Amino acid sequence: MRRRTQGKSTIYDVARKARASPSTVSAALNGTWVKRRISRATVARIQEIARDAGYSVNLQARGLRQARSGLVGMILPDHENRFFASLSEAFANETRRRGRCPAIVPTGREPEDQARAVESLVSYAVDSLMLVGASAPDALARRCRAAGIPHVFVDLPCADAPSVVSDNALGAHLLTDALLDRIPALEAADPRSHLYFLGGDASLHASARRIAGFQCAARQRDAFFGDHQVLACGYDGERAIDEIGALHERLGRLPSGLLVNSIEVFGGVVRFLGRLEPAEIAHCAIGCYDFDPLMGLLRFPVHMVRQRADALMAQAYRHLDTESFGPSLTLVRPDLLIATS
Amino acid sequence: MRRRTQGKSTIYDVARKARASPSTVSAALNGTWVKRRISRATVARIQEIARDAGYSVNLQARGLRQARSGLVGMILPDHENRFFASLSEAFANETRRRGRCPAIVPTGREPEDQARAVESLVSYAVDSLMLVGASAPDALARRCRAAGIPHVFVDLPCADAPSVVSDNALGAHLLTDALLDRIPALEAADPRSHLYFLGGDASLHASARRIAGFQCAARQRDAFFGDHQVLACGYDGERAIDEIGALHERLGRLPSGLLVNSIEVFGGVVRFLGRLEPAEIAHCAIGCYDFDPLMGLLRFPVHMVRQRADALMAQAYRHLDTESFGPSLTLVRPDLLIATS
DNA sequence: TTTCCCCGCACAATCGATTGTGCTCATCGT
DNA sequence: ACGATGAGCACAATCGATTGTGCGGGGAAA
Repeated sequence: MRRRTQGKSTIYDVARKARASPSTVSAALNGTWVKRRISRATVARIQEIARDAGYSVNLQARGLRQARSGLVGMILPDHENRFFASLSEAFANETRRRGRCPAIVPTGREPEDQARAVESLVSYAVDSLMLVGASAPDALARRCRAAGIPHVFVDLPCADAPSVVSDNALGAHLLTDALLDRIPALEAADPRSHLYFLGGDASLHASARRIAGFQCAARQRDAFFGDHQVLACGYDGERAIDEIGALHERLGRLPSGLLVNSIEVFGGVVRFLGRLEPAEIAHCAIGCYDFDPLMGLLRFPVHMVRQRADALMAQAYRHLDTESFGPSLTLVRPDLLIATS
Repeated sequence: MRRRTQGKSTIYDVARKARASPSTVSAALNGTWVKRRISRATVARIQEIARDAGYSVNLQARGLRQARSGLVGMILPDHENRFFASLSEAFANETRRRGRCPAIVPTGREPEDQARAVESLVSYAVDSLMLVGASAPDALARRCRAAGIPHVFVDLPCADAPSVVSDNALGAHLLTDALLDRIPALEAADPRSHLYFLGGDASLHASARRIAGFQCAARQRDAFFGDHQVLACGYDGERAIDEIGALHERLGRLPSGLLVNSIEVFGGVVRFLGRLEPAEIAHCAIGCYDFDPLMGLLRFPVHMVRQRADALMAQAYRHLDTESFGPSLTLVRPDLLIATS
């Protein structure tokens, strides 16, 4: 029991050694000494003694008194996803740059687990909270509001809290445009000449926006001929192989263009394409709504859309900085990466 | 100032409403009520009132009293690295499975930043601490020991603390063996027939172990002919292009085998190989000491070594569980993934 | 009926910091 | 010489929980 207390010196220990009061020590060590009119000499003496004693402030005590912790929290589903990993990274950098300590809690996809994580962070009195990829945001927002904790949703929006989200419609629009640029002839009567959207779940926010952007861009270029062009078959790579295999079967060849909705699906697509002749693949303009450096190194060119984690975080922090805590939706334009070859 | 306190109800509020004492409320809500002989009826009443009042425990207060926070901390350099991301993931899962809250702090590569992060976590009284990829471990270990915080180093070992590390020598050995299996004829006099190790920094622990494993395996198969086979040119992809370009120039073709030390370097290799004919590449057995799903989908087969983040975390937690806090080094065998095609 | 025990709970100290307030001198002005 | 001023610091309350201890009363044993 005393193992943890052993060796941990407190301001009282330092105060005794310095023949000063705890409040003076506190002020000397946390920087309020100028406001509290502690003499420079006393401060220096105390700081030296504290250093020798190996003193370090107990942040839980400070946090208890100040009703805040100095931590900035972030929950996110996982780190396997490259985009989430970038968000994590950007968050940590930005938070550290502001001299605060980032605390990241990966929660998995379950809303209950996410709720538990938020509960924990709230109970630790994090100063503010970023909620990434929260699929059931409303309850989380309520909890934060009840606790008076500034919070921002990222990647998936919340209807009644500030939210910063990739402009999925725009990204899909840009990518669709770029793919259409590479498709020579489009004929309404020939489904082989069409551009297809593969993967994703139309009932989810991000996919829905991307499909909307896809359809909008295709319509503007007279390239949307019907819903058969949208194959929202989920996010599983194996499932995608079946789906594109069936499409290939129906058409007798690859279509003129393929917009793949996520990297998992893209993995399946690549595996399927591995069975085909390079010449056939060359006739299909391929794009992926996701980024991976290795994707640019395949045997065929792939346009990519990269979400801007740093910009998302910058916008998210802007909400916290300006203390605009009302509902709002900020869209961040993703980058389109054109395959060079 | 009162914004944070607003609405936050405490055990005192609940106690008043329940006409009970704060200590009774505390016991009723934290589970110690059976030990403290609080009647089931009182507990039920208090729990209901607490729920209605939207009470949630202040973990800083609890932590202050108990001299521990319930948090398990982890510092790691970044999340861009896929392996670190997996460690993060495995850590979060394992920690959550144990009913505790993971707090992950990405620190960057600077030892000072890592020290600061450890300082923060220590000041928050994390129950235990995982230190991933700490390049200057000794000072961190001292700090943890002084604070009496159980800690384990992961991925990079510390001489005087429990450490869990991938068996880099073994991984390189296995990969070297697998590559040699794919190389038909080896002639000491013909450097074109040799197997080369590309990338990494021989002065770093991980690279050094891998190079050792490479050399050992090659020697056992009479395939090590000299230090010219080890090209530890760092981790930069561009640099790797130059290096392999020079090698290609020297040999007049690709060597018979290439063991690439990291995925960044591998990216450079792939870009260089893109300039060559597929037939030439086919004659070179290629392996990479890193894992990426897309790497298995390139135009040529690539053996991969995948470090087992879950196993590393399991071992790390085993140290914490068994309270074996003395210096030790646990090696975890990585997986060798043989390219099928 | 008396004694003893234990059930069910309340009291108050405590964790380590922050912070509003007040005390004690020394200096200065008049 | 005396009150006013302010610099420099100490005192004590406070944050919200946990926890060792003690007290009143009801039932059982004698």
